[in-house]
Amino acid sequence: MRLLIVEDEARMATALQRGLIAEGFTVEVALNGPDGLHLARENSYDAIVCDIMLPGLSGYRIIEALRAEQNWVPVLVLSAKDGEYDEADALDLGADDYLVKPFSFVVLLARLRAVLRRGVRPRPAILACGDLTLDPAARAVRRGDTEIELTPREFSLLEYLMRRAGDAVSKADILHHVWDAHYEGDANVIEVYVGYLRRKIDQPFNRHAVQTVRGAGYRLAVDGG
Amino acid sequence: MRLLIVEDEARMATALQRGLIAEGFTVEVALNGPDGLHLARENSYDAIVCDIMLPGLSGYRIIEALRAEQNWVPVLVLSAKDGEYDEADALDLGADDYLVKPFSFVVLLARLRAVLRRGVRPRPAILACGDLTLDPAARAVRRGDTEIELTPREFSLLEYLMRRAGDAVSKADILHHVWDAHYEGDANVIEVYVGYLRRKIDQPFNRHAVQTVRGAGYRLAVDGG
DNA sequence: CTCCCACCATGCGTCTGCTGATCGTCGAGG
DNA sequence: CCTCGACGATCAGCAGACGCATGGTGGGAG
Repeated sequence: MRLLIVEDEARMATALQRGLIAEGFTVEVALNGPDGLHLARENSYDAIVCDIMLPGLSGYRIIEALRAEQNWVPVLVLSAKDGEYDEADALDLGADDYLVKPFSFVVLLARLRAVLRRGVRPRPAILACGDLTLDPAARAVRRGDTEIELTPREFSLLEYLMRRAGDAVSKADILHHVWDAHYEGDANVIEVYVGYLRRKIDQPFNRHAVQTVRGAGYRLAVDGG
Repeated sequence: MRLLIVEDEARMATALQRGLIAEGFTVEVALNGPDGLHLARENSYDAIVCDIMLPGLSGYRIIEALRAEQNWVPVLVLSAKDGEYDEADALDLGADDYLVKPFSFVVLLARLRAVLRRGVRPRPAILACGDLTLDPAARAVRRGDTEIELTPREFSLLEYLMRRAGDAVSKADILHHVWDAHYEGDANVIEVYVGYLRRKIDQPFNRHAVQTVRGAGYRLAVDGG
């Protein structure tokens, strides 16, 4: 589990880092607000432990900025203030939990675990055409209940066709999206891969799920064949 | 928003009830543990505010019982104790937040709102995939009833995979979350550690719990293999 | 010192992606 | 209806990528 600590007091930051590493976390530290926001933006942390009083950019602003960008990484706020309204503010801003300094490390750990447990993973929709389904997150394809193994290329071809199910998709489009934008090779690869796909996803005695549109490209049947 | 307050001190219970009703909540009160558990089982609340020291049945037991029944209603725990381990215990048991008496009503409100905003989601304190379980707090892994010893690295790899069970996880992701963010070494370490894990957590005659998704990474079987 | 853990390097077997050639099929025009 | 050309399908084969096992190295804890 990868954490970011944003804390300007170097001693506190180091102590936290050591303790959390000892607990098996992967830990990075930012010593001021702007660095913290930058790191949080550039990387994907499982949670952020963030001081409120920071040089350059307060913890509040960091949370605000992240939430404005639809970044819902769990944030656990630390503060030396003891005014109760600060806490209310932090939670209403979208912090996930709040600790007042001085706090005990054990409590920090427990709260961190609680926050991690909640997780943040908006699951992308599962694509479906008839009984043919594709789950991009799990990288899994099924016909009904039986799992179908696809190679990476086959998978991304099918994903592209399923996202445009019912539309005729030109080979040029396919080449651009499934292969590289400036792919220089033979367009015959597409035919080859459509062939592979059909062998794996078609059911016997049914028409092809991937239909040929002569002269135009291919189209995935909305009902999945 | 419908709340349940479980609190044996009548004055405190009444004060809370009044305050929360004034804030627009629908509030019910139980004055002891068994009543509280009963009400929580029979009704569907948006959140429960629960004292720890209760006649008949402690707050811990109530949470434990609810969680065991897969009831993930958010629970906010109140306690007069100030021992830090109590708090850690409560959170690890599956409470969603914790306040030490005496607390301010404003803070209670803010935390309640935070808890409500998160909504109800399954968030067991112990990760489980089939009969494979991992307890982050205890750092313990079991297959059924038999404990499995893992080294720290193995443990955090398995933890990360279990938190994303069912999803294909790329090696880059794994490297970033389980190893250091700017780890410069060979991705081969992952393969090595997946190998170690498999040797320890797989049961004979079953398929791998950690499945290889060629070209994409690894995926932990939701049923634990 | 010894043990254990994290990591590295190597080698091997398998799978993927792609090519080039051949074979099949569709459909327009005679 | 038949012919022919263009388009699409299929196949074998190969180079390289990928995943995995294994043994070895180094460093830290006991």
